[in-house]
Amino acid sequence: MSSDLLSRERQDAIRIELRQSGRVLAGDLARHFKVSEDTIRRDLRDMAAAGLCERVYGGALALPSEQPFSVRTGISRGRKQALAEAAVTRLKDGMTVFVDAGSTNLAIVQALPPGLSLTLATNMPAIATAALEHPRLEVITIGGRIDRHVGAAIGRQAERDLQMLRPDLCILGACGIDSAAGLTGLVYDDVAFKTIAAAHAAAVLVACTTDKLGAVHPFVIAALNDRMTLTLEADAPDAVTAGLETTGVTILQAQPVAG
Amino acid sequence: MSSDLLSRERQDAIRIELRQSGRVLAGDLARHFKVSEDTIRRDLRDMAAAGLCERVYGGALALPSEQPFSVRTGISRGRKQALAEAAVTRLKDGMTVFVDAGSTNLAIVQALPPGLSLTLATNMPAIATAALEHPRLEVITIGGRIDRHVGAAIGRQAERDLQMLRPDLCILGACGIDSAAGLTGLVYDDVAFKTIAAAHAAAVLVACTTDKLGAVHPFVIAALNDRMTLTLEADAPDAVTAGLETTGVTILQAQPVAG
DNA sequence: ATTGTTTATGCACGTTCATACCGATTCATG
DNA sequence: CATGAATCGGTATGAACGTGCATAAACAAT
Repeated sequence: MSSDLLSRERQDAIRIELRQSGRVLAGDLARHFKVSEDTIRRDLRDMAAAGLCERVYGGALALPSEQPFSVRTGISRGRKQALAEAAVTRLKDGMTVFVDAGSTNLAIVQALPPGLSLTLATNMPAIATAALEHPRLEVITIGGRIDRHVGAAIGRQAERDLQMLRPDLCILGACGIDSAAGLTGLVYDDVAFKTIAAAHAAAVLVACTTDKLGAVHPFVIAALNDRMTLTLEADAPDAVTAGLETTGVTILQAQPVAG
Repeated sequence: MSSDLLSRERQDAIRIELRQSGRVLAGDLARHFKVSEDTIRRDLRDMAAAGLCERVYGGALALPSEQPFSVRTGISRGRKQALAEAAVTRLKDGMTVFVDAGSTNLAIVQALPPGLSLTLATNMPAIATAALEHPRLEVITIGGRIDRHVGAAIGRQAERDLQMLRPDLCILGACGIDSAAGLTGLVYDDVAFKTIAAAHAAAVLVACTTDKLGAVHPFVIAALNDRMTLTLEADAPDAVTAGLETTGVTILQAQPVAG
């Protein structure tokens, strides 16, 4: 890298590095960009103030929401559990299902009734591991380089593997949902992968916590349509669900959860 | 000498370990992260103050609300841990390593020092999941149909993916070891996969609990040779290790484990 | 072209932080 | 209650930090 980068360019580069490895060290960056550590510290301070990273002693970390360890089970487990139980009603014996990455989808797999027989394909190792604890699932993994933010394989190899599947149902993971913008995502490669997954499946199911309702992210995965089922929490506002229903999607609302 | 993890990252790693096994010991953590016990105690004190764990004499416990996950591999963990720590000495920064299925190999991945940077490929989802909890591993999965006995992908698709790898080291999983018969396995498809994996790698490492020494299974994976390192437990009989050494393999013996 | 203003950067200074070590104290256990 | 391990508090040290200031470049207005 040449030393004459604009400060904005340098900060963008730091953001990319943060996305990729989840952490940066002030000393490393100073050496890499051939500027003083003071400058890097100022960059990191500004970025933290703008909410783009978390400043820590020695460098900075990616925000928890974008961090490598995207399996944040336990945070809102009760809610996800209720959502999962509702989503499970859509699954029938003998189906072939593709399960996309996401902690909600992990909860869904963990909530599968022991009697159900499915062929389950996934690109997320944590989901595959959970599926193997179920007695009657045939498990297929989609391989490739694992993206640490997503916790799943989403590269070219993964897309190629995905071409071989024509699942009866695709269970899509965390993204923004908006009646106008449709399903949207934050990470370009991840969105590209999800798009293919959704297009190949006969039907699509999205289990979605309330905080994602109305969110619009930079990249479009798919428009809402009548091949799609949304599973929402019990506390989803009626106004929003009504708006969503105009697009033709089926809405499946979870039971309220105590606590 | 401190590990090059930021203190915040270390605390995050401790939280993950807490979620998984429900408890952590100060001494273990100090050894694992290569910092003094004082530092670990400070971490635990801070985390307890922040309400992230419960501090107890000797270590810390997960909060009751976050406790329940599947119970760990319990009994033989001490032995496998020792074996893993010995095997880890063979890994150097920047290597590309293929890790075969097996609970011993899972332990090896969990024992990787946080400072080590590797590219790690595996066909076992549980190993991929464990690898993602390490901050500096580039993880690649080999996809395909998962064999429930093995817990990993071993079919045609997996073999095809494997062709694309020429790792510096292949860490082979559970099998029989005999100085005359070499490495042997029980499941035909699994053996076929292991054979390819071993043949593609510049070197092979097998971490092997004492009960597998002298065992001969129906299918041959590979003969013992000078490209191969065996990691044995401290209690491996001298007679057996001497016999193995005549084949040219390098023997690496683990430290005895207390208890 | 000149002047003043903003911005980015580096340097010097004192401060804070993370850590290891040491001694005193507390704890679990026989 | 005796003993060794775990813990706490204090201290020392070096690295990382923030601030203030000076310099230099970019920019705007004259």
